[in-house]
Parts: sequence; C-alpha cells; structure tokens
Amino acid sequence: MQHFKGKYSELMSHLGYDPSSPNSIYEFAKRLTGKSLSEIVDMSRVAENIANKGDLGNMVEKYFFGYEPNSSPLPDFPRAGVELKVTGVNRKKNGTYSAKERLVLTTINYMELANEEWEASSLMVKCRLMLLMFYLYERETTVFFRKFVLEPRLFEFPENDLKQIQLDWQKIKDIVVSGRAHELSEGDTYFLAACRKGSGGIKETLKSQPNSDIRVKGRAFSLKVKYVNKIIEEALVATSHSFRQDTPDRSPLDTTNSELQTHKGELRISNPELPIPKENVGAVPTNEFKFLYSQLGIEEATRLKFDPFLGMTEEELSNVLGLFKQGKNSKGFYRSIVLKVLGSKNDYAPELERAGIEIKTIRVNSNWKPYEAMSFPAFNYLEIINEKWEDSAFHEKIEQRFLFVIFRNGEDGLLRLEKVCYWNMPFIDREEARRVWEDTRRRVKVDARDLPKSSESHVAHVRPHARNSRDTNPTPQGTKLVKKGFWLNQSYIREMILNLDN
DNA sequence: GCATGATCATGC
DNA sequence: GCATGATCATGC
Repeated sequence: MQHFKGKYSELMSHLGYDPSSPNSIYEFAKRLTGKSLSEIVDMSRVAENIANKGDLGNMVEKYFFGYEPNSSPLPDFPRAGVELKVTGVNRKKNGTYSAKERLVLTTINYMELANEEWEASSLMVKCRLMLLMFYLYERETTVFFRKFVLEPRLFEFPENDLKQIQLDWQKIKDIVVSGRAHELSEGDTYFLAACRKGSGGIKETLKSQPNSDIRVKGRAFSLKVKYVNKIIEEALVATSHSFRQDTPDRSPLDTTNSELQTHKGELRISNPELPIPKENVGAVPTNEFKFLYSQLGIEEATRLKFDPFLGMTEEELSNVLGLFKQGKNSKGFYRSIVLKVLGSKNDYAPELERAGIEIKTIRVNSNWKPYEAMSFPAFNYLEIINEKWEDSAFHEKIEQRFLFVIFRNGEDGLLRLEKVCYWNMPFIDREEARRVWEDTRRRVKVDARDLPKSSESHVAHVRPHARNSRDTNPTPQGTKLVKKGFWLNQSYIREMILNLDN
C-alpha cells in the first residue's frame, strides 16, 4: 500500500483530482462551469482538428480529465464508481435550459440482459452514480468552444423514482426475454426507456436477441428527455445558488421529507389496503400521488388515485372536485378533472410530465365508440417531404406512453368517468402508422390536397388541423393549403380501449 | 352514422 | 399570435 501510495499521489497531482473520490472528481469538474474546453485545456496539445464536429464527451475525457475514452462495462472512473455523462442543453426563450436529447446511459446487450438481476445489472454497475456535465448546444459552435453553462451534478436515481425505474428496467427485460426485443418502444416505460441507439439511416449491424431469430436494431437504456429536463432544472437551481454561496443545494427531486412534511396533519388514506411503511405514517399524506408512485410505481399509483372517482357522473365529479365548466364548450374541462384527481395544482402534473406521458381524455358513447378521432399537431408540408420517419414528430408522438381517461355516455344519457389506463401503440400498429406517414410524405410532393383518408387505414389518417380555412401552410406545389395533421381513427381508438385490461 | 372538412378554447 | 388538445358541422 505504501508503495502504491507514492505512485498514487503522483497520479493525483498529475491529473489534478483524485480518481478514486467522487467528490474530488466533482470539484474538479466544476472548474469547467461557465467555460468551454478551449479556455481550460492547452489547445496546442489537442490532436483533433478543432473544426471537426466531434464528440464533446470524448474530448472532455481525453483533454480535461486526462484519460482515454473507452467502452468498458465499468464506470468511467472505476475506482470512484462514477460514470461521466456530458450532455447538451438548449437555451429557452425565458433564459432557462432544456435537454437537447434523452440521456443515453448504457447500451443494451439483449442476450446478457435476459440473465441479469437489477442490483448487479450492467446498467446499475455502470450508472449507479453519474457525473452529469451540461454544455450549451449551439449548432454552429464547434465542441471545444461550447460552454458548460450549468454546474455539474453528481447524480443517483432519486429515491422516489427508484421503484419506477426498476419497474421500467424489468419491463424492458421482460419484453426482451419474451423474444420481442424488436417491438421495444420508448412508450413501454416511464422514466427509463429503451431508446434507439445511433441515428439509423446507414446500414447498421443488427443484433441477436434471446428466444427469437429476428435480428434487432441497437438500443440503449436512457432517461427520457422530459426526465432530464427536471434534472436540468435542479442543476439550474444549484448554479444560481453557487453564485451567491458555494454550497450545493439539496436536490429538488428528492422530496422525501422537505415538501411532504409541510403537509402534516392532512393525512388521508384513500385505500386502507395500501402498504405503507410504518415510519412514514403520519409524516406524509399517504394519498399524495408522488408518495404513491415512489412506493408502487406510476401505474398502480394512478389506479389508486382514480379508483374512488370511477363511475361518477360529470356532475358528481364536478361537485366532488370543486370544478365547474366555464362555458358549455369548455374544451379543457375533462382534462382539468384528470389533473385535479392526480392532485395537481395549476393544471400541471409534474410526475406525469417527467415520464413523458401524454394525457388524452376520450368521450365515448355507450357502445365505446369515441365521438371524435384523436388529433396530433399539424405538420409542415415543406418540412415533412425531407424528413425521415424516425425523426418525425408523429413518430415521436406514436412512441409515447399515453394516459387514456375515458368518459362514457350511459343509456341514461349521463357521462361517467368509466376507465383510466395507460397505453402505448403496439408494434404492428406503429408499422401501419409509419406506412401512413410515408404515404403522406410521398403524396404531399405530388398533390398536398390529396392525403391518406380514414378509409385508407384502420389506424391513422390526415385531416385539417387549423384555426380555420385561412390558417394555411405553403405546399411544394407553391400553393397555400389549410394546415393538416395526423389523427388516430375513431374505430381504432375504440379497438384499443376495449382491449385494455384495467 | 360515417367520413371528412372546419373551427373552438386555452395557455403561454 | 400560435401551438395544442378538443369539438363542431355538413354532406352523403
């Protein structure tokens, strides 16, 4: 040990930090805050052509931390158990930041995942503790000049989220084990997702999966964009604090005690069956959504929150929740019911937001037929013709997880909260949606007035989605045409909600 | 009653 | 002013 120590301190002084100490690495990483690599490293040492687009993560490893980038299954700093993640943020109009993309954690090895257990999984081995560094993404700025605009974070999966993250991991594993790795979708899960690895396009090597001969595209475990946004909000708080005093703040994501304790005295138990750890009784309101999901996961928490309201008529819900329709045509009324039930204030459900969940309220007749098709944002005729399916907005939507809240008209003519469930589009229908999208793209080039109708596909069609007929977009034919978007067919929605189990 | 076109309500 | 979720209107 003595012998080693000498060499070790030499290494430390050479690197400028102690590679066996998370704190030392973190403190060292802070030196980049507010700066770009070009301001810190001796640029004469840099071998790469700085005009080239490169991977900033690799450059940080090589020139800032002083080790060669590798693809080891261990964390980047194995002695400290710290995995380095360098990730881009966009500046929003209001001066804050949002994630440029999902945070890719580690590649999924389908064959190995099938034999893994959570605690010893390759994901946990590599990413249990991560050092997150955020740079401002600007298209024109080469990587060496991009500034690290936020304080770095030493990040562990927050205690409140751990349950759901583990459930997500298990769900992905289950799909892989059942020989359906090719069907994986980001919408299968909530916080942790199996994202496509690589941008696609060029021929990529397909991988084998257990229990199926179908070769699969590469995927990686990732944290969803919306989830990363919350981490960034947290980093932003830390950054603004550090300008005043140099003490890192408590994580706003970790609300274990701070926030919940302010609710003391409001203890209400909506479901007596609910397992509640003894030490928590009395300390937290047990029917808070965020408490429920930290214990049970998002799906079960949602079920418990909605259970007491199922079967209530519109009027009963209105009275119980203290919500009143503004006018007869108040289109957000049913949505506000959903948010109120979930316990949100300000029409905002942070837990669902972070999971990238899209809430859809659906009114159906007594025969479960939706009164309306389901709309998605309008697309731009000139843009869609140059897009790839994988990068399209509709694809993004289709991959999401939805919360369907179904209001059904009874024989008595009263609308009741009938069913609440999570849904994401099955693989085979995503293929059909893709076909409709490709067909749309092709036909826009020919004549943007003639696009796929609902009679042409059982899944999706194209319809106007505009303020009025004067609300137009330019077409490749040089004309102006009313804005249109993709819609899911009524009959398709009916099929889906009838097949749901809960 | 369905398919399709047209528009509304809300929040930022 | 616009994006987005949601609903109305009309012709067959």
